Amino acid sequence: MASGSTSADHGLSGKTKRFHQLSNDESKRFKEKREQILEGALRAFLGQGYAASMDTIAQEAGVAKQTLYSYYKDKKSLLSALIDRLLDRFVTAGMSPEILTMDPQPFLRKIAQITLSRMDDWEYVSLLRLIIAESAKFPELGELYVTKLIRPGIQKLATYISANEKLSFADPEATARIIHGSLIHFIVVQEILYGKHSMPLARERMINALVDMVLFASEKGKESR
Amino acid sequence: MASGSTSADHGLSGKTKRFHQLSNDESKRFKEKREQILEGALRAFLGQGYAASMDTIAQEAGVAKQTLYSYYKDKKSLLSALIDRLLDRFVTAGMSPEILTMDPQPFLRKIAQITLSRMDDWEYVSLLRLIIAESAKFPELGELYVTKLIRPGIQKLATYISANEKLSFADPEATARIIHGSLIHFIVVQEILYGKHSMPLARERMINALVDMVLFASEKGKESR
DNA sequence: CAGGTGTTAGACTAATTAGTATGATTTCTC
DNA sequence: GAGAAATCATACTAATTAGTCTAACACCTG
Repeated sequence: MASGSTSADHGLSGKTKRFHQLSNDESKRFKEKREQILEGALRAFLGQGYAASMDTIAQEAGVAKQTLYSYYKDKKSLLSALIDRLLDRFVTAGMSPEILTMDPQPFLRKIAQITLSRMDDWEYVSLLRLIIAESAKFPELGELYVTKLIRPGIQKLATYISANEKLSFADPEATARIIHGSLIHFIVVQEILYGKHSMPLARERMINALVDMVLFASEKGKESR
Repeated sequence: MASGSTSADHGLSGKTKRFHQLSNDESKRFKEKREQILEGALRAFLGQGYAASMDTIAQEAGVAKQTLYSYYKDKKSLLSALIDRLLDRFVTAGMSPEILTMDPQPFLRKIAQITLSRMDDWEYVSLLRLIIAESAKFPELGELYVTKLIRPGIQKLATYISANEKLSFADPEATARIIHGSLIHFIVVQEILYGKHSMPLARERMINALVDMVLFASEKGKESR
């Protein structure tokens, strides 16, 4: 397979309507149009959810509606493809290897800062909302998000915690979940549920409280074996 | 105002179509029908989201569609009323006063257990999803959830933390948010995003890790003044 | 039981929308 | 520049849906 996507074919998999292409599967023109479509789908879906109409998407992409259907078999396939692509984008923007060599204090700070910085990213916030919203109708979306973003993130964090001899926790995985969950939930409440208006709280306070809590707990955990 | 709802009138507020009612505003018959409607709306909205059709809701409630519109001015008002009612239900099921007198260790355990027990409550999980899903279209829903459920919960937790001399945290409010957020996010990932399949984790491990973390951190915090 | 109110079933409107069909136009390839 | 493929604009379909209307029916009160 060409791009980063691990699995899942969206739409016209087997019997493509496009036949006369060069031996290398993806002509430049093809890739550009597909990009254009996904860009339009991004604006439409992230802005209006799955309720965005195919006409809107086509207009947003600057493309005829018919073209959408020659690239993706139906609306659902288009959504899947978009989410797949967006998740890939956020995966690669995840923990870089050099962070993993840091000491716990700066490491935790950095992780928390990076995570909360996504509050400013309209695409991330909208994607999160979209996935939660549509996971009832399309459970695959939830699964995709969990296996592509959350699980690897928790995994890396848990590995760091158990590998770093300066930290001591009885259950690194659960600890990783607490750290990660408290941050993501903060984003959900502040940005998606508009908590920033009715219960504002500075990011820095969350970061400080979390870092302190983890470090203090670890030190005490060390003492009590 | 009659029932528990704090504010917000849903639908037919000013010029009601119903005039000839007894001097006490709500006849028994009226209340029963309204209850019946909300019960149907509950099943429909929580099952299918806002996409549930008014015909479905009427059928689910065992009531003529016209009746819906004589109790609520439109679909949105019905949804608001339902969510209002559901939130009230969960508010009263919140922290009881006697818990607040417990020692930190059992207190934290209890809080965590109660919070996570909502994973088994289909209504709670569906409500959470619905609110997050529709908060883009109807920001009031998000605000309602935040101000009715989250803010008071955080408030009580933070008050306990700062009032209990056995606990020591520099920022009780942020600490309360970490505790609460990590638990709710666990519910979101496991239940709404189907993480229970692809990254299962026993509730007990979350509870233990969280309680340990908080207690250890507090002790260390006490030492370092 | 008479009069009035609430409720019902069903038809109806007006709008929206996923997906298809078609024929003209553009763009690429040779 | 000819031929072929991709893309376009547009119209069409079949289905769904919020909200309204009407006329029959049920139920309570006096």
